[in-house]
Amino acid sequence: MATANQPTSGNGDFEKIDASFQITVRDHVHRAMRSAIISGRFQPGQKINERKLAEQFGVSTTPIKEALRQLETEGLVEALARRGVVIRFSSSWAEEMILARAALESMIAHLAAKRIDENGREELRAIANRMKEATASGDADSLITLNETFHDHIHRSSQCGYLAKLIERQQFYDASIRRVIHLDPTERQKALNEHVAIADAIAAGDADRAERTMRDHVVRSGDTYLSIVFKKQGEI
Amino acid sequence: MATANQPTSGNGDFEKIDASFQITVRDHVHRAMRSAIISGRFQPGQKINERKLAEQFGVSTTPIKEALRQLETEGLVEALARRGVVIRFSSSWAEEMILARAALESMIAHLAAKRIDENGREELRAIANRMKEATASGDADSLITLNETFHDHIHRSSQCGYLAKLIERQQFYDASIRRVIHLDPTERQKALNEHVAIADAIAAGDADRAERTMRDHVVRSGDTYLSIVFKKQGEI
DNA sequence: ATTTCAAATCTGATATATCAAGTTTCACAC
DNA sequence: GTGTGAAACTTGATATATCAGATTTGAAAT
Repeated sequence: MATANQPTSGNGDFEKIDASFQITVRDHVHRAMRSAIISGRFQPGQKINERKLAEQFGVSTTPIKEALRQLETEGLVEALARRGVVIRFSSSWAEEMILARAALESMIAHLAAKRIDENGREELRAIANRMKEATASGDADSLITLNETFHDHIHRSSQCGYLAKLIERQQFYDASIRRVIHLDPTERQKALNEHVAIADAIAAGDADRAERTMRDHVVRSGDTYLSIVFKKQGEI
Repeated sequence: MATANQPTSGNGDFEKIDASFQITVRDHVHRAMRSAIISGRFQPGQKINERKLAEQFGVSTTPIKEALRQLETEGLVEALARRGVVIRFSSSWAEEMILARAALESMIAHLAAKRIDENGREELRAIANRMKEATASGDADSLITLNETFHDHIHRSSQCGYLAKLIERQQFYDASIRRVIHLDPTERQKALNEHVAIADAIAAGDADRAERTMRDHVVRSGDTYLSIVFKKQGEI
């Protein structure tokens, strides 16, 4: 093992530097393309030309191909053998991504309610309290951060690494739109009520209620997002 | 558009040849690796060497890299920037894949119950009846096929393309083990009862019951599978 | 024996070249 | 005008080459 992070004279409790800090070209391309697709900058069915894309990014086709494989596995593009890739994203796809997230987040909330320990409960309540304050003061930026913290904490409490990863791939919120939503006091209050209900259920160890409240929250907030981005309501 | 599939003298209702018939090297590698990982032929944490793998498959590293990107997005391996990929699969990962499938299949069953039409209902009942016969006669091969037909039909009835794709990636059944399970009369009967309950709920348009029965079915049959492969019970 | 550190080596990341399947173009026949 | 088909072109699939970060090695210093 590497010794650089555990010098003989140190106490050794440093965390290893996360290799994911180093951004590769393929990851940059992947993120850029994902963001572009999800925010509707490509038409459904539109063909993607590897060489042109490589030229636009100013790189070779190798990292492009890799990024496209990732997008393909995510379900955002479809690869036709020897005919290239086409965009597969529309409002209906987005609706289904929300449903997928609802299904997975509610499953993870269920498990979190069963597995959370006392420290986790305290931390969860603390996060909820900070959310109350930020909601009252209308601090949209804090709310966006706290929202991530909240869900991350639940993911960790569930002890589900795979499910948490899977959920990440159902995420397609755009920061700017998120801020727009959080700037609306009514929306802000709705989200807070839901978050508090979820936190209560998990802290109380009520797995079924945690599941239900989480699902409702994800679907409702997802629909709000959709109605802004696609000017239409999703439905379950 | 291509005219080859729509000759002027024909009626035009031929389906286009699916481009996925043409197997590429990267897909072959992807499937082979996925199968190998899922059936435990790699140790968790084991490092994968691209060049060696390419040599084993007798191909260049390009399709290998692409296949690894797909596995990475599926969550079966982890890529550390500039340090290569390591296997991320263990019994706990398998348990979570079952939970993911349960969450997604139950969501899709919920929607199928709401969206299925009369033709779909009839077809669903017909499949269930064929399952009854195959169960009675102990025809394991037919049951394996019918099982796929059953779930596929529900996927189609839900009209959810994205969710159906996502579910595919949570599948890790091995045909041989599947047969072992279906050869046990008790298991066979349990599965039949569950399938019938699911079909009834969907045909009756009872979305909540469809969701519940589907979830129970996926979790229970998944646990049966796990107990055989990993010699241990999963839990929810 | 242990530490240090630079050279050698390994290996993933990226670039470039080649190959072959798919598409388009257009002259030609009917 | 319509259909045919071969050549030209396009482009994804694969192979190979190059680059650079990470790891290993081993000799020198302590």
